[in-house]
Amino acid sequence: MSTLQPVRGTHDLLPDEMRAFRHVVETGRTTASRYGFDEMATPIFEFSGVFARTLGDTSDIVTKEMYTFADRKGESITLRPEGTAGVARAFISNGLGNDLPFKVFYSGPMFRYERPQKGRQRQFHQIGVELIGVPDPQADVEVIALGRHILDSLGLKGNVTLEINTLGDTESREAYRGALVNYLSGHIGLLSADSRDRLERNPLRILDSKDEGDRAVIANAPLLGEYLNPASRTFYDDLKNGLMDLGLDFVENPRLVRGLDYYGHTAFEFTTDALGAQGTVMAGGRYDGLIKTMGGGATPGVGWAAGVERLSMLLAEPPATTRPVAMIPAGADPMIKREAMILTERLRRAGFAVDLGFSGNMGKRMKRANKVSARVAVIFGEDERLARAVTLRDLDSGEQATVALDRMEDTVRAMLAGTAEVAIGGI
RNA sequence: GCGGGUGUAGCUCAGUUGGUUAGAGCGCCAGUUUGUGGUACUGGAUGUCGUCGGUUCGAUUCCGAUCACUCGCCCCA
Repeated sequence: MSTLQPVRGTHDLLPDEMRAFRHVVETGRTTASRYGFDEMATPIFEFSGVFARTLGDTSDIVTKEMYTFADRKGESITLRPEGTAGVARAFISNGLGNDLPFKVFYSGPMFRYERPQKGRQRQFHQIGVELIGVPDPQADVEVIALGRHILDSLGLKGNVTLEINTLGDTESREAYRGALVNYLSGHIGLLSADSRDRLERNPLRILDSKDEGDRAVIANAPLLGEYLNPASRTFYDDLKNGLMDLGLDFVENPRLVRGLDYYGHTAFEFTTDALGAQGTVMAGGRYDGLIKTMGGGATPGVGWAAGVERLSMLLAEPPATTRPVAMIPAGADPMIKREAMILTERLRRAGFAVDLGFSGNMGKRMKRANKVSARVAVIFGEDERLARAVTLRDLDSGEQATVALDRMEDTVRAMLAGTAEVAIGGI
């Protein structure tokens, strides 16, 4: 183990891992575009206020997890801990409120100063979508359907369950918060230290506690559902009906809450039991108050974010590498080496991925061709050079034939398509 | 931030009840095969035994600290 370590909670994405990672992001991007979401990107750092104000003063993200520093001018800068605040800021900065709905997909690194665990790094990556400007729960349904579609396309191993809940509108939530605090205060002696602390900061979070004593108290706590006003109830019913219309299975989880203050109404998570404690793979909700809080016009929004590392770990099988064509120069004549390079470039210009080993005799080069899982070998030695031809070998079947140089590209193409008659009569 | 576990070759791991040359499998390199790969056989290279310090005649082994990873909590994607 080297002493040259990367910073805690960061790690390198080596090619194998990167391939899985990119597959997740590309699946997200192409699926999102089918739902009318265009890609955008915001800076990976913002003025600290963008996050501090919008995420809520009490969230852990703000209080202890942000990578915040002063730049050379003394401005407080923060590496983004999540994507929604930046998109909302961009929405306001660029005056996009006149062309609604605004539907975007994004991907990129996020940063949180947390204790690393599997599926939880300090620099991690998310894909996410935001649908801004639609107050109707149809928007929530579309966003959730897109999420499920991506997860399905990824063919994840293990079950990924959709859990939903409603946080109600502000009025309902405030009424409930009062009732909940009132109830919990009556049992404060039974609550864990963590939860006693949360009673002040974020009482809804106590519903989510894993502490056994807490759970006993929570079992008899009032439910948010009992405090929903008619508008909030209708919203939630419309959401559930919309999901059912599309055949999207879900489980209602009345204890599902959000860590970030700007959420209201819909909250949802896609979870798996295959990742231990880090089982949430995609999560989101509705944030009708966010943009106004940030200084824009009152504009509703709904969206989700998903952890790319977590999704890559769930991929049933890693995406295949492209099988290249292997160029095999054979023989000592320097002209062979030079012409092989020219032929390699010709094939690449014709659209093929070509592997050209830089050294070794023919046997060694063939081994290499096998190692890079080449499908076709293009053998070019003294005989071929004099005959102005190449020998094309199908590395799966072992059949090979020699064809004139001007037929090289077409024949390779036919072989890769599986339509080649390899007995392509001599030269 | 709190509590537990782990750290030996590129990878997965064995081992040393404190003693001089630290092992296996896989992978890698070479050869059997100077124009033909995958299989097989033969040979080879690679370790500051995570780091720093302490105890000791002697530490990879014991102790402490530290760093990283890991499991749970917190929180969250």
